[in-house]
Amino acid sequence: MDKAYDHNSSEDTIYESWERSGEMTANAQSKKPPFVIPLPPPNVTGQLHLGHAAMLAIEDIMIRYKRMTGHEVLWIPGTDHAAIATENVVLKHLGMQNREEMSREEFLEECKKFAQEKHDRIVHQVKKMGAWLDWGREAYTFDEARHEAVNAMFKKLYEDELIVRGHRMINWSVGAQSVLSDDEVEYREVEGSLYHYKYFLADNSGEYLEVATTRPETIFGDTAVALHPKDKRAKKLIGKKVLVPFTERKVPIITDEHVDPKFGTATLKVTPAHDPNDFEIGERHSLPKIQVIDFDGTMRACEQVPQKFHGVTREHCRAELVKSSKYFVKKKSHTHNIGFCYRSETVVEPMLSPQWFVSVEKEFLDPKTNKKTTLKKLTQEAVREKHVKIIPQRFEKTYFQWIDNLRDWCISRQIWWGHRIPVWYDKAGNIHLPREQKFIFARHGQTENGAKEICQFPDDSLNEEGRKQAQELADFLKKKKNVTKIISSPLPRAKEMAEIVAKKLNLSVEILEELQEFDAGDLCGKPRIPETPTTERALQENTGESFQSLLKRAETCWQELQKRESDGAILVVGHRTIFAAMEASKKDKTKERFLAERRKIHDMNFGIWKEISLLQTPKDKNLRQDKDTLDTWFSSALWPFSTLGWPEKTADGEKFYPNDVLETGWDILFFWVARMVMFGRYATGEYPFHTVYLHGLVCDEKGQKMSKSKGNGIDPIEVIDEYGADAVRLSLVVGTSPGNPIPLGKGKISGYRNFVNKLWNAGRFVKMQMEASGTIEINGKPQIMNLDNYNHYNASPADQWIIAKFGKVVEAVNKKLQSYDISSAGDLIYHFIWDDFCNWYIEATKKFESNTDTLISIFRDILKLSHPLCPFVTETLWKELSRHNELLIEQIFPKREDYQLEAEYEENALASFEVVQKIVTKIRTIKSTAKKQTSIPIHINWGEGNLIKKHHEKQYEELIKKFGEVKLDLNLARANTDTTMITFDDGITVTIGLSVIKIHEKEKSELKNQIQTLRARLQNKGYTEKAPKKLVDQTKKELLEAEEKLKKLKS
RNA sequence: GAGCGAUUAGCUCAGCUGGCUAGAGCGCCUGCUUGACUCGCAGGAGGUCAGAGGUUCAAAUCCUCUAUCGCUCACCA
Repeated sequence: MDKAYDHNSSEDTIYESWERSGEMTANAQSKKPPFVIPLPPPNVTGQLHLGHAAMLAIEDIMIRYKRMTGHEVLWIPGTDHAAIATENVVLKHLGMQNREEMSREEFLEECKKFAQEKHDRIVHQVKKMGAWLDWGREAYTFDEARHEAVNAMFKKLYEDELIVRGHRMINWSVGAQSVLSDDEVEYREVEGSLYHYKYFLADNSGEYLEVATTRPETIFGDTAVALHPKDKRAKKLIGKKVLVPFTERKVPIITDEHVDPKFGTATLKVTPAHDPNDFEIGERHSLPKIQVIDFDGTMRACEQVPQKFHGVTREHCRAELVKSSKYFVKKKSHTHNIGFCYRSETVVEPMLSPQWFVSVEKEFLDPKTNKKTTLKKLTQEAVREKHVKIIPQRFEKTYFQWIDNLRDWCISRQIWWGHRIPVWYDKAGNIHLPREQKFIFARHGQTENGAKEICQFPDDSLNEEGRKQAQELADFLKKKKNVTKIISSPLPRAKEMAEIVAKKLNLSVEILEELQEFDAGDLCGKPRIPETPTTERALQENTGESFQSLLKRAETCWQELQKRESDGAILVVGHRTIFAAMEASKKDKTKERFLAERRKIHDMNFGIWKEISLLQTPKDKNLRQDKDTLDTWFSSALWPFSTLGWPEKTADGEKFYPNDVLETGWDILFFWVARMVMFGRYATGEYPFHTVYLHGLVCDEKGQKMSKSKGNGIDPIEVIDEYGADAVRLSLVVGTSPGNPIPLGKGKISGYRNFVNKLWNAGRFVKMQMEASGTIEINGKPQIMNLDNYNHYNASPADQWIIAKFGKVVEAVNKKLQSYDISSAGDLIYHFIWDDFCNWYIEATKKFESNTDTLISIFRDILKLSHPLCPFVTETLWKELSRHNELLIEQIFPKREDYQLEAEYEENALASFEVVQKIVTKIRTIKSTAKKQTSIPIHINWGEGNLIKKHHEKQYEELIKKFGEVKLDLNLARANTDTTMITFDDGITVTIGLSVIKIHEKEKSELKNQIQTLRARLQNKGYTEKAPKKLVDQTKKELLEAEEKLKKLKS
């Protein structure tokens, strides 16, 4: 073992060993209680930042802890296609101004390529952090499987009339060339100007109203000028008309409550097409709405806009309008808030446009309660009725504030990179939704070779049992399902089955070549090996069809199936491996995914595999699909269940939904968390998780936000390389609290790097002791900690103490982790390992011949206890100290019961050793103050009846002697001319053969102060009468002791 | 404008439903150290708990106000 822990040489190897073990895969059939966290999918736009690192650390700790305490854990990894963000980055990347410079298909191809690269990098970074994720279930918000979920959700909402198309005021991002939801607009304070204009009365009187605006370019869209109803001018002016500056169009003067008489000129120009408030006024007064700014940010070529401005940018137009003219009065500086697009950082223009909205206040019948409700209500009830708990709790208020003000959610986007809205229009503009087609997938029946566990040849046919199975299937389908079409693989065993069913149902069989089974080549006819499916071997040894060919075939097969339609269900008769390949083709299309899917259906029986309802493109060629795509948060909102197979009923869904904890940064509470709550409850009837844990923003050590411009940013991968992933994890987790900023600097990280190294070296010491005592296996030692064993066990004072102390720590750590207080758990572990275990216990074992069993056992459990927080170093040590292949995470987390000694015994063990620590520390202080390094004589008077006297004071004296580096010698101690006498609790007195005036004086004054305080407290009648008796007694006792000590000091 | 949070050692922060002499990490000072660890060991200095008032026998902790800082939401042209 190296003298210092080298994280670089171990971390990657350790992670690979976790992956290879297969233990990261969750088992949906497990009887253990589930614990599920959906990983907030990072955007595929970039790379991991420290916020992600904090998220990974926190969630990984939860997962590992739950796993070690007997849960079937599932932590699903994934990435988000991040519609607008990605599209922006790709545009920039390609040096394009506008996506229209490319065809839709080409552009999407570019996005795909970009996303793939970023994805691979993100996955690598996630692994670097040590995250215990189930990679076999990795998902992507934009893969085929999630697309099916998105379409199903859209359809469900549409059919419940919760999705509507409306011509409303929306936020238009000129930069992103798309509409945004209200939440995607960021308001920023901007130093702008207020421009005043003359609106002349249309009666040629030369009189005018002075109107102030921050956006002169919208003047052309004015359709009224409004005054407050109580405005003195109103009586005279109402019913009259004014001329819109520059174009002299006549518009009415109206009154409306919205006008603030105290603001500006108290006269408001009304532009219903370009301002949400004006829109409302327009509605109230039935004003026309004139759009004068185009979606590209230029002035629109319409009759209300003077010709010379057609196609001119709005900035340019404004510059022209503020030049001195007949209408322009003045400019005043004015700070106000302007909306910016949260992704493209450009100004958001309020516009009128037809878009798709989710109606949050529209009533629908909730099947779960059979009552009418709204999406808004369901979302509110989640927290109000405590179905969902938010940590820290104060965010519940923020949550309500958001929902209470929630308006309909605009979900359509004009960008290309995203789920296309599953709506088609005919020539008359009627709306058509995707068609629903039921499919029943079934596996062929048994063959002779199959029964003998021999890999089947392509032309194997059914045996008698197989034909029986086919009959059974046929009977079942005839009775229970409305099958109207049958498609089969061309291989005899499937075709035969299909034909038997077809005969019964009076149908014909369509052969689909692509459905045929994977050909294992030379392995056909060879016996199956239970551990390695033949398919895996065939791919490995390259004996038959290649993976590329299989995948390609599966993709074509799936596409073909999607084209089939029938009134009833379509029966698809095929094989295990092609089915698995089809599943893989709907997800990330990797070989790993395929193998994982293949393993999942390894035990599949003959007959029905699954039934699905597929949403298909309408057949009518004249229909046109909506050009828009869905808000990226629409697909994210489905994450907790779309990752588990929804809308299909799957084993994963049964076992792992609802999820348990949703952990993320508070900045996406509204964007994501609230919407998952809303959609989860709506789609599944269950809230998607019971706990929301929100971490804070990672900032630098000074509490400043990390940013590129400040140059205080830290790249997680860089610091992982420098200090190790464990150190980075610890520094992101310990000393933080949920919802508050997470301060991080290299100083902090290096502090935890030091801790990791301390742990490593403790392990090194333990290994030496193991070697010396001939122990080869850290996990081989019997449990010595239960009371029965303990009584037979010759435990030294230090052994007793560390066992008792560890029991307390184990209890506290479990308690903290159960309440997700990771920081406190980390703190407890840190101090136990460093202060108690290393600085006292190991030191004690070095000074005495100790029982190595205690050392080894405690250390073994220290590794388990700290594994969730620092998995790499603990796993490395675990491997170093053992000879088996079990992983640390497979061990059971230390429990209080393992260290439960008799209470009195335990308290004595703790208290006695603490007396030793106190005495030793005092002696050390005295020696240090006196600058005395050599051994000094002391004498200990144990007094009567105290704890240590009851035990074996000789052993304790030995401890003090060695720790304090003193001689135990009464005569020598007394022989010194001056001695220092110190009194400890329980009447223990230590005489030190050394005079230290300073110490003496300090001791005295401290005691005097204490006595004064205590006396004052006891003289207070209110205290002695009202405070709990226990406290008063304690105060009295303390006073007596202090007085006693002082007396002895003086003598 | 409304809401939320913060203010404790030089720095970054713990301190739960009030009750031991207010703690930790880093930094600082003084020593030490040839086998677990200089990514170390031992010891030390350093705090009127932002300010004012109140409740209480008792307040860093609960309440009110003030000040400063941070965040969120809403916005008037």
